[in-house]
Amino acid sequence: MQPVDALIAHCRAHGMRMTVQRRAIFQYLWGNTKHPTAEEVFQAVQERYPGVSLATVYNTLETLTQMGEIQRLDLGGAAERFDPDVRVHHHFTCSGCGQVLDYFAVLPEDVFAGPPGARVDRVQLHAVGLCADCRKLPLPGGSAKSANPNLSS
Amino acid sequence: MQPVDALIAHCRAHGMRMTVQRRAIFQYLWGNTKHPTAEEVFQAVQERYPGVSLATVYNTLETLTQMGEIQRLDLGGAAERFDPDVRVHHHFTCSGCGQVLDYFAVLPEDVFAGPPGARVDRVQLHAVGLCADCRKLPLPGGSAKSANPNLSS
DNA sequence: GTACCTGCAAAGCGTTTGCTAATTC
DNA sequence: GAATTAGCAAACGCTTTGCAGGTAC
Repeated sequence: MQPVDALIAHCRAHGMRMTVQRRAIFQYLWGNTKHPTAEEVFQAVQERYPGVSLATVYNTLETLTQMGEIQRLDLGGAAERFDPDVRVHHHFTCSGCGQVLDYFAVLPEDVFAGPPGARVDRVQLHAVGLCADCRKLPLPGGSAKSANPNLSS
Repeated sequence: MQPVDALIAHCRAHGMRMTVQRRAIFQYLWGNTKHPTAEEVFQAVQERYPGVSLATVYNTLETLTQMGEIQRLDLGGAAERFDPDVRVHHHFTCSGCGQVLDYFAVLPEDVFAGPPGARVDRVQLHAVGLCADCRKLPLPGGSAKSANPNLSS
């Protein structure tokens, strides 16, 4: 996502109207590395503009996604998350604290080949585990082998 | 997922009751490579057992997931999908026809390292594009450069 | 002034849950 | 016979939509 001022200019140039709500959403997202959900964006913006509605947040996030300024992440869990970093990178969800971290790794060619005969347009890699902080804590799972506590056998 | 008979024996050995509904769900899932949603499982089972309820399907799928017999896939889109193949493999969603295909590729070590200091338990790789069949069709997107129409400028 | 946008509320969808009755062991 | 499980229906969370009024240009 480009800096707020540049983004505003870009929006205007494309005929979009710049409302205070949109400006606030842009400012919240700019440089944000927390991969917020729509709900989190809503709450943050609401602190400054109590009148803002969730529908407006969704509308703006959708518009930004279509403009290619942010990307939508489907990392499991109920809600979608939004990332102002549109570079190709991967995501890690900590099963302890729930935070989502970025990370970078180069994928081999055959990943981009996909199934025989197919054409791959987009690849999303999602890892789940425990972040550095949560590993230090003596919490359940902190030293367990796996984050999947569900194996009954 | 193990063969139906073995799975039934395994369930019984763990004190689970084998109802006709569960048996039908097991049979539908065994060898199924279509990555069905809960709704699709429900409809398939309903053809033979009209009395079955969606809640039962969800319950059984949840139980199988906890047993490690199937895996839950979150591939975007509204509904979760379920895969009786629990080996580590990747998934490809065709943006033309919507089908989900399996594919295999070896990932480099650093993918499993995750962010600095973290411990990775699970990695899911999801590709989106056009499958071999859809590439042959003269449909919109069939010859386009990318399925990501979101880059405006 | 005009068209787009906001805010509100309700509907939509997939999923989960609570309770009673049926079924498995 | 005892206890788990199915069925039904309603509730839930996230997202989308319809409409009337407001606001940027």
